[in-house]
Amino acid sequence: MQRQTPQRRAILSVVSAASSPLTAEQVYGAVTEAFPHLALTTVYRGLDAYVDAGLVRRSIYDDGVARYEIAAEHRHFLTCTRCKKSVPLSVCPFEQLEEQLVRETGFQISGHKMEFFGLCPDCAERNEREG
Amino acid sequence: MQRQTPQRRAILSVVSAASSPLTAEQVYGAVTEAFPHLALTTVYRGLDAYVDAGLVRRSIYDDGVARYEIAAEHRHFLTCTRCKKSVPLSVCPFEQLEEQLVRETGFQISGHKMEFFGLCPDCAERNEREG
DNA sequence: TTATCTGCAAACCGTTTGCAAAGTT
DNA sequence: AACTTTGCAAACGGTTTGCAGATAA
Repeated sequence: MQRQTPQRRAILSVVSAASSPLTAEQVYGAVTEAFPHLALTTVYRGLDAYVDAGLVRRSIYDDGVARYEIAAEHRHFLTCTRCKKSVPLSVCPFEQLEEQLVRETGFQISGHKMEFFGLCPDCAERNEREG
Repeated sequence: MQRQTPQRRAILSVVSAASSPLTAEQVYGAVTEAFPHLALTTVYRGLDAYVDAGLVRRSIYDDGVARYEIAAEHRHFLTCTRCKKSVPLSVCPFEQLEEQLVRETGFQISGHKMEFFGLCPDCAERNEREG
């Protein structure tokens, strides 16, 4: 069973408080404000523990770096290819599609991941100005 | 401008012939049958060149490893979490959703990526047998 | 002939692992 | 007391880079 430690509590609270998925490095940056001696390794292990427990979801972005978010909130994001900011979407229109895929393919589907890429309004404007 | 070499031609033909996205390692394995002295580095650089040229699409899977596929074929996949095999889906139901997101968020959307995860029928059966 | 491509080796960087000490139950 | 977590340092593995020589245009 997983053990409660101040570090892990801090890790989880940082991830819960975030408004978008965080990298391990970002979690580390936030948690070290309260725990200056914390090791990055500990962040990885704490996050892994929460992922195993089903509390946190981990997904790999196109830059090859993992992002962590609270698993309870099932969300999709719109990511700006220029400034990397992402906007959470309010809906998940795929439960219905999943059911259809189960019927058609026989897979036991356990999850999905979807991301849209493009320029956010700010960067689109900047692109026009700067070429 | 990009230069034509026998190695690059072979890299592209391996990627085009594949029925699902390949890792750089897999491309390397296939191309070295014709070019035994080929370096893995060359495969990476050739693939990058084709990605820059827009001929090949690169995406990072949840195992952190990049997969390469011909960009022209816009496809989505259903990936087994146990044996890693993936089944291409015949449709892309998201063009409509993209239009809606453009209206709602003002993003200039340039693409998307979607993957479903689960157990394929074979692995689901194996899981039941082996526990 | 000039810029690009290749191969080798080494660097890179996010992530993982081994181990002894510290902390949790 | 038994077992998990922590911190450090070192390993790992896919990918990238520097450089000298080979090759395409």
